[in-house]
Amino acid sequence: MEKSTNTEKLILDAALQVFSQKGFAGARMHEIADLAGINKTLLYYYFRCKKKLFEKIFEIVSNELISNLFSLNIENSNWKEGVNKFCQLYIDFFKDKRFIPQFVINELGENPDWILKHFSKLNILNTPFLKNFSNSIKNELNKEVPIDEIMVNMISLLLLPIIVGPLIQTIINQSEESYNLFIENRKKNVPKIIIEFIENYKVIE
Amino acid sequence: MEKSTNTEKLILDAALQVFSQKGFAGARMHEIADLAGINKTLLYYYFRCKKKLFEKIFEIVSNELISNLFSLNIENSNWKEGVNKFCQLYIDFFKDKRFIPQFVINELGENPDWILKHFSKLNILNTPFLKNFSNSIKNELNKEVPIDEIMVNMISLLLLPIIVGPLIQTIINQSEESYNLFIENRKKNVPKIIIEFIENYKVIE
DNA sequence: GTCTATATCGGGATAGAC
DNA sequence: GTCTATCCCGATATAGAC
Repeated sequence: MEKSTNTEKLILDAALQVFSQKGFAGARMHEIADLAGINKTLLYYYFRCKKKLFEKIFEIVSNELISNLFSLNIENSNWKEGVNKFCQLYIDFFKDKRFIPQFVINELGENPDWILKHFSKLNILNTPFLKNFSNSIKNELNKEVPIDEIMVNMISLLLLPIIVGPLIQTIINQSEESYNLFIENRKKNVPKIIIEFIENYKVIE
Repeated sequence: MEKSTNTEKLILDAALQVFSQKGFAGARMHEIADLAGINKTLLYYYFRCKKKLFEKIFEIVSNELISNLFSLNIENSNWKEGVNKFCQLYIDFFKDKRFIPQFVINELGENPDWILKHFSKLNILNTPFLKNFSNSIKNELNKEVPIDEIMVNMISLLLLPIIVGPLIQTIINQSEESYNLFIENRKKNVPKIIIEFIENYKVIE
């Protein structure tokens, strides 16, 4: 039992890494087994087939996302504080895990139905953060803002530079340090843009 | 000869579509052949192997990108006009081709070295648009703005919502029309954010 | 639960006729 | 240039011993 749980964990850690870097089609079961330091057959013993292992990984990752980010409680702080916190957490969560959004994008091409169904179930629009955030803006600024558009803008600004990190590093910067600094600075720079957007937003009558 | 050129074109069109949707590993040579309506052997006759075909596709796509977007001449218009034009062109170019950035992101995970070398060669920072854009801002506003950061912001806001289009459609909207409208509106909404960012940017002394 | 050995199959690639 | 037939390898998956 102890051993079993441990092996399972080893497999999951390795699988997350390999699937993320290579995508579903590019991942090799023997590579996962090697990285986990276990025999290839055990993958099938624990997870039956490649697809099932993959689905398990994705489930774990998306749960982590919801519980880490969209459960952010800003009830006692104002919406500006919320934007700042969300951006900080978002960057810290993804900066070393660009493979996760890559993985979503990869599979959005290959398995759209499955992945879309999964996201529907996550019910992101009804998470604590979104509800509180929206209410807080309404109360303080006395206007309706397009919360969908704001979230799309915020996540675009946060995520794309991380997803294409190596590209930015190659095109703009030379060193890894300056790229890391660039991303670190976005914890302040992105909220500035978003807050300005919200404050200046004119409601169309 | 006529026929050869035509077959080659058929293959390239099909290959672009399949590689883009499935990534390199997920793409199947027989699928490309079927989509092109030709015999599978011809793929090898024309392009020798899967990798070579893939590289050819990527070369075509990136050249198209450079000549369509980054060659945009704004010498005779001001920088605001430039932002508007760039955003419009960018969205029109990618809105039906989300597979292209997907493809870059996919392969950034699998073949980073190759793709990074390719982007270096494109030399995006020295394209007409970037040079004119930067000069135009300097002349009109009399300040140095972080052109790299501006481009990253602009492209993030333009591209991510297209890349994850189906996801946005599922989470926010119900119909395809409202999603299309959402993207169409970004031709005006993204420039607003970027222009505001540039105008309000304070140079740190 | 973990291993060795092996079945099975899909897909990239080639030979060779036309 | 285009086709049919086929090779061959690599990767998923299973059988069965321990």
